[in-house]
Amino acid sequence: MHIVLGPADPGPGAAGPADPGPSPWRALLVEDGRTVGARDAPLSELPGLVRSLAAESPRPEAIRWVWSQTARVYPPLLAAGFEPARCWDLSLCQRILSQAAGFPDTGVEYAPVVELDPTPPEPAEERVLPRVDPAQGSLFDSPAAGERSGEPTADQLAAELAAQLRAVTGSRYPQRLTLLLAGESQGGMIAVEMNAAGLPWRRDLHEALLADALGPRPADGARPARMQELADRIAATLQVAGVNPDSQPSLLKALHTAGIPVRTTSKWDLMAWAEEGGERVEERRALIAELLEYKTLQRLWTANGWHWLDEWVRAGRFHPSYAVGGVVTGRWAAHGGGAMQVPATVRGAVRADPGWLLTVADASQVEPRILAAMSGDRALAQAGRDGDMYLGVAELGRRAGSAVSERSRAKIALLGAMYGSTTGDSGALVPHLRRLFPAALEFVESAARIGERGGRVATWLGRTSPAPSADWQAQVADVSTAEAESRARSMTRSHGRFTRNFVIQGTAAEWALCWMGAVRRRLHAGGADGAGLRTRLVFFVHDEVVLHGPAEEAGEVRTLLAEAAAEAGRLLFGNAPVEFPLTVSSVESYAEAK
DNA sequence: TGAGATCGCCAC
DNA sequence: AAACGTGGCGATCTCA
Repeated sequence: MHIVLGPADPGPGAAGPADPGPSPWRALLVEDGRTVGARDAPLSELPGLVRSLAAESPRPEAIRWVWSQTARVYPPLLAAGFEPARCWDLSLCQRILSQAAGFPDTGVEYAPVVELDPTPPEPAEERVLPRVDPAQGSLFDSPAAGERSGEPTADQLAAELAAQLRAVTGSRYPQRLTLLLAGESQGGMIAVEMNAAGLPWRRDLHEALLADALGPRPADGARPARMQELADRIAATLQVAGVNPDSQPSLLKALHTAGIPVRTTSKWDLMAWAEEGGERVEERRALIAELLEYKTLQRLWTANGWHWLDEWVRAGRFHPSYAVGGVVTGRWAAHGGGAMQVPATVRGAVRADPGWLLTVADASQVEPRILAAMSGDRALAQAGRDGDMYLGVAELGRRAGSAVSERSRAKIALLGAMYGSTTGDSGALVPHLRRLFPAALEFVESAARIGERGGRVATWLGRTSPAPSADWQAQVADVSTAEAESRARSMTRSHGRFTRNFVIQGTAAEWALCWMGAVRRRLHAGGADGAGLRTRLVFFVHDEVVLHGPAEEAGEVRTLLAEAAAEAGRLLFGNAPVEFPLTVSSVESYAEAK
């Protein structure tokens, strides 16, 4: 059973002058593609309508709720305490199907009935609006939602759903595509739930950490004391007055004036110069240490300083806004506050509430495991059987007399194979890896060859890479000069590295989606009485999740995380001999995890 | 003054 | 000269 939620009538923008009355919404009950019922309610009473529909159903968990965009429709329902098992996000599914429809290999035939935008609301918009309060109305009442003209009606959305389901049925791998679209939709709900819950963040601890590193909070426009001291010392050492270490050109010029021949001002270049040897190594090291310390503090101050706290932490929670499938490969993006790059230095401010714990789970070496499963490389899968896959590869390499004989080498060799490196230590090890795992290497190299030709690839569940742009086509074809030819070659290879990585990174994202979905289901069904746990997912970064809940639930949570990881592996790859072990810990501070 | 490019750092 | 995938983001610089 599908229940489609949408406005009963076209939006005010389409109909003319805005109707001052409450806009009616409609729930369409759809069974086997046929509409079998409809219920209307004012927008403000939508949560009540949804709940009564669920209560009337003999199997509420079997209802798939259908809406245009989870990020806009779900928040008020969630705020009213409604957390459905399943949904279908028409805009997220449309994005995947539209991409696939241009790629004949997928067998997807699809044309949208209504164009839907999967872009989540701006985080700024969310901040301006008060958080959704179930008693006070919802995001629907916000100016942003109201201003959108021509909001598709429930009937149009039902027609769109039918078109999407037809596209899936006729596709080459309907089961996989269904899993992808259902998973993406469920990801949409999880993203909203994590945004609403937020990551527990202690302002006092963060401020203490800032004061410790930077000194007291400076007036606006002024550098923190510790940074100013360092800047003065650097200017004195270089004997270049007024050098601004925040300005790359200024710093580079000052370094050159002082006789330091670095090519860039990057950390790596500076460190290399300091360790070059020759005369006065100690002086070099001292200068570089000051520069690096300045850079570290500058980063902390600008990326996660007081301003960041003011902007992003409300009532003890950091509320990043996630864009499900916002990255071409299907990974999630996040907007606002740099959520996907919470640096190690500030993780100490992430603390569980009193009596609660953070359970942090990190999937180990997901991408090489995905590679093993997709390529069917039994040797590589075997290497991942006992926990640490890099160790397993190194052990296998040692027994075979290969150069890939220790963990660090196994790691850079595998990463190099998946990223397409050709130079350096990593590139040099790839041929050795090919001897150990020919099937896996053939798999990634075949994806690379397709990309180099300008072709497209697909993930395991059927997310497709975009066709290269017209500009790419033109530049790759331009061999009029030696320079153009070299640029063409570079672009060709670059696109090959992209498609090579796309299949793995994208399938890893699918695994993570299935993992989180399974975690969510198990949280809802957990507890001694099966009535569900209070623990919730609060944070996600590619292959790591953070949950927050009562300490007494932590043991069960750790178990269900591991079960969910195994379930995700089975969902994608059936009984293929590939495992997805986790590193899991329940801690009070995020800094203690791992 | 403001959009866009560039640099550099952070995360996976 | 370590550079090989996906990103976000802030400061600075460039140019209209």
